[in-house]
Amino acid sequence: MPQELSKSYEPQNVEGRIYKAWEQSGVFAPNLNATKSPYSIILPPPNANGSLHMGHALYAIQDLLVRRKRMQGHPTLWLPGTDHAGIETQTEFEKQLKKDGKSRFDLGPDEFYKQTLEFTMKSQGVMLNQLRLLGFSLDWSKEKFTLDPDVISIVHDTFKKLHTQGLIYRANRVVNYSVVQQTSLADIEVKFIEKDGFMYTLNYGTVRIATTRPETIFADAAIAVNPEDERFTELIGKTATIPLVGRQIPIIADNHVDPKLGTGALKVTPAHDFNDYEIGLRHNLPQLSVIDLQGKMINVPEELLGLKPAAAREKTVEMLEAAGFLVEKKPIKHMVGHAERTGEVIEPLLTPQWFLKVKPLSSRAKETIEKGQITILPEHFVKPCLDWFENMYDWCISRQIWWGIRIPVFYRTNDDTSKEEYLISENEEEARAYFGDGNYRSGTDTFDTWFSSSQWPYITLKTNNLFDQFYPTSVMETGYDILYKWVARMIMMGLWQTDKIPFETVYLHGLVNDKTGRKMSKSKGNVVNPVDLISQFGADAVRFSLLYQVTGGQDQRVADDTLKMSRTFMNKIWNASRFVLMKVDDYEAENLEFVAVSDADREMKVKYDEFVIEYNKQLEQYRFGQAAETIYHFFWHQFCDVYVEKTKEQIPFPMPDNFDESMVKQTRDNLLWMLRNLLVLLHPYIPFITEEIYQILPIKNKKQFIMVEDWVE
RNA sequence: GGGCGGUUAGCUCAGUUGGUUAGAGCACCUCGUUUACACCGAGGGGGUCAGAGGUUCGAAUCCUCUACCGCCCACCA
Repeated sequence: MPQELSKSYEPQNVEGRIYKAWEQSGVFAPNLNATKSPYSIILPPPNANGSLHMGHALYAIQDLLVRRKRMQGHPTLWLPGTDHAGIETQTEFEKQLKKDGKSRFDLGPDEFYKQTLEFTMKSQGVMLNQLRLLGFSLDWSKEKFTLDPDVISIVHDTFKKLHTQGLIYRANRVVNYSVVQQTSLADIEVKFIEKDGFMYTLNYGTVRIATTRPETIFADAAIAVNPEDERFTELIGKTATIPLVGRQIPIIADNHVDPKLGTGALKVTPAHDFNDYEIGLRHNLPQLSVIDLQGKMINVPEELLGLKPAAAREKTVEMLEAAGFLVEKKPIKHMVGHAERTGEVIEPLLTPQWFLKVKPLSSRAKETIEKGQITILPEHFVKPCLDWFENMYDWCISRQIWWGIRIPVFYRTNDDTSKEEYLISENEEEARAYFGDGNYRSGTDTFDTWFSSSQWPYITLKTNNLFDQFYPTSVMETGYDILYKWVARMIMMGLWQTDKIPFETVYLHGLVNDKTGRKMSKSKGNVVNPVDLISQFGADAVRFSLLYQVTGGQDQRVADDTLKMSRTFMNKIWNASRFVLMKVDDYEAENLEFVAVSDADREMKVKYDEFVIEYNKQLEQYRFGQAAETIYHFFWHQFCDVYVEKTKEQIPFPMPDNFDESMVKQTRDNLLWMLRNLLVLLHPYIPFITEEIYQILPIKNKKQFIMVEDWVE
C-alpha cells in the first residue's frame, strides 16, 4: 500500500495540484472526436468586477452535469465568461472615485471607461481563480468578456438588424429615471416598497381629485373621468382649475379611470406618470415637465423652484392648505418605486430613449414554451414565465451610464432639436455620407447590460466558431432570481437571432441564504464567502454540501451541519480507500472484474446494481440532492459498513498459511472494482478527492484522469 | 390586487407517478480502545407529517377551505 497516505483527508494538499494538472493537460476542452451527441452549457457570466458569492458556488450543478456527460463520452463544452455589469460596476467605481473627491464628470466618458476597465480587469482575475478553486471544469481557452471587441461587434450588428426590421425605435417617453445614477432603468430594476404617505384631496373648482403627489399638479394637462361615471357626465368637455396657479385644463373621458378609486376624477400628468403618459397620447395632451433630470423642480411657482420633489410636496401642501384648496389629508400606505441598486426613489421622467418593440419577440418566446420546446425546471416557473412574456412592455435598452457598450449612432444636430436625425453607425463618415454636411455628434448612451447578455449563448459560441456544433446549448442553469431579467430575454433574443431555441432545458436553482434563512446581502453583513468555506472544509465538501441541499428549486441555507457532514464523508471516502489499498497490498490489478466468490459478494453486487440504476435515474431527473443522498448512503452504509467489513474475513489478517489464494485475489479485484466505480460515480460531485485516490489505485491501464474515465451505467 | 413556494423528529431538511411499522444529517441515550476512519462502529429514544373537511380499500403525498411564514409580479390616482 502507498504508505504516504495521511490518516485523514487534507484537501489543501490536493486541490491546487490536481486542478493544475487537469488544466495543463487540456481535458477541459471538448473532445470533438467523440461521436455521441454534443453537450454544452454556457456559464452564466458573473460580474467581472465582483467576487464570488454562494450563488456562484451553486454552479457546481453545471460542473456535475458536465463532468458526467464528459465521462459518458459526449463532446462536452462548458464555456466561461464574465459580464461587465453596467450599472453595478459603474456604481462601484464611482464610489472609488468619490473617495478621491472626484466624479465621473471630472474624467469624461472615454477616460472614465478606460479607468473602469482597468478597475474591472483587476477583479476579474481574482474571480476567475475562485472558480478554479471550486474545481469547475470550464474550458478556459473559450473564455469571453462582454466587452471583447468581437462581442461588441455582434451586439452592434444585432442592434442594426433589429432597427432594420423596425423593431427598434427612439422616442421621448416616460421612463424610470435615476437622478442619482443619471440614467434610465428597466422596469425590472425598479423595486416597489411599501411606504407611509398621504392621500390628498384637492379642490379643482369643478371637481375634486385625489393624489399622493400634489407637487406635480403644475404639470397637469387634464382631468380624466370614466365615460360611464354618471357623477361626471355633465362635466366632460368643461374645464377644471389647477389650484394655486389657476390654469384651466380640460375634463376628458377615458376608460382607464376607475370610478371606485380616489374621487373618481384623475389628474393627468403625462410627463410624470406611466398611465398618464398613455392617456396623454390618446387625448393629445401637452407633456409638461416639472421635475428635471437632476431631480429638481422646474416650471413651478418660485417658492418651489429647485426643490427636490419630497420637499416640494410638503411646501405645496402648505400652500394649498393656506389657500383653502386642501380638502382632505389622509395617511395611507402605498407602493413607491426605488432603484434596486441605490435605493433612491425613482421618478418617471420624460426623456429620449431607445426602445425594443418586444411584442413580436415575446409572443414567439411564449409560443415556444407553450409548445414545450424548452423544458423549464422546476415546472412551477413555467406559468410565471409565460405571464411575463404576455405582459412585457417595450424594453428601454438605452442607459445614460458610460460603462458599457456604446449604442452605435450619430445624430445630426439641427436647429430644431425636436426633429433630430440619426443614423445607426459606428462612424461619423457614414453619417456624413448619408445626410450630407452638418454638425454631428456621437451618441453617448450605452446598452442595458441585459441587452448584450440576452444574446450570450449565441455570442459566445459564434465568436468561438462553435456555433454549428453546440447551438442550441443543452442546459441553462442559473438562479430563479434572474428568470425574467436574463433567461426569458435569452429565449426571446435567441429565437429572433437564430430561429432556434438557445437551450433545450432551463434548470433554475434556489437561493443560498444565511444560516437563519435570510437572504444574504452586503448591507445586512451576512454574506458568506465560498472561498472561506473552501479553506475551512475543502472544495469537495463545500460542493457536496451545496448539491446535497439542491431540491426542486428550493432555497437553501449555509448549514454548518451539512458542511461538517460532507467533510466527514470525504474523510470516510479517504479512509475506506486507505483500507482497500492496504488490503490490496502490493498487488496490481489487470482486467479488473467483479466476480462473486461469497454470499457477501453476491449480496453486494445485487445492492450495487440497484443503487447504480437508482443513482443514474436521479441524476437524469435533475434530482441532485436525492442522488447525493443515495450515493452517500450506499458508500457509507453499504460499501463500508457491510461489504468492507465482510472482506476482512475474505482477506484475513494475519493471513493463515493455507488460505485460499484465489479467494484473496478475487476479493482484491472486487474491492478495487467497487471502489473504482464508486469513485467514478462520485467524481462529478467531488472531483478532487476522487481524482487523488484514482491516481494511486493499483490498476493497470488506467486513464490519465478519472475525469475522463468511462461513466458507470 | 394577482401568483408562487413553504409549514414533516429538539434543530436543518429529504420524501415525483397515493401502498408495507414516515427517512437523513446534527443533537441526545446505551455499549464498544476489532489490523481504514473516534471526522469510527453496534444499538436506542424521539414525529396525531400546520388545522379542518373531502376522495379512496389505503393520503405527508390528490381535492376544497383556513391559518401562519417567505418570495415574485402589479401603472389603485
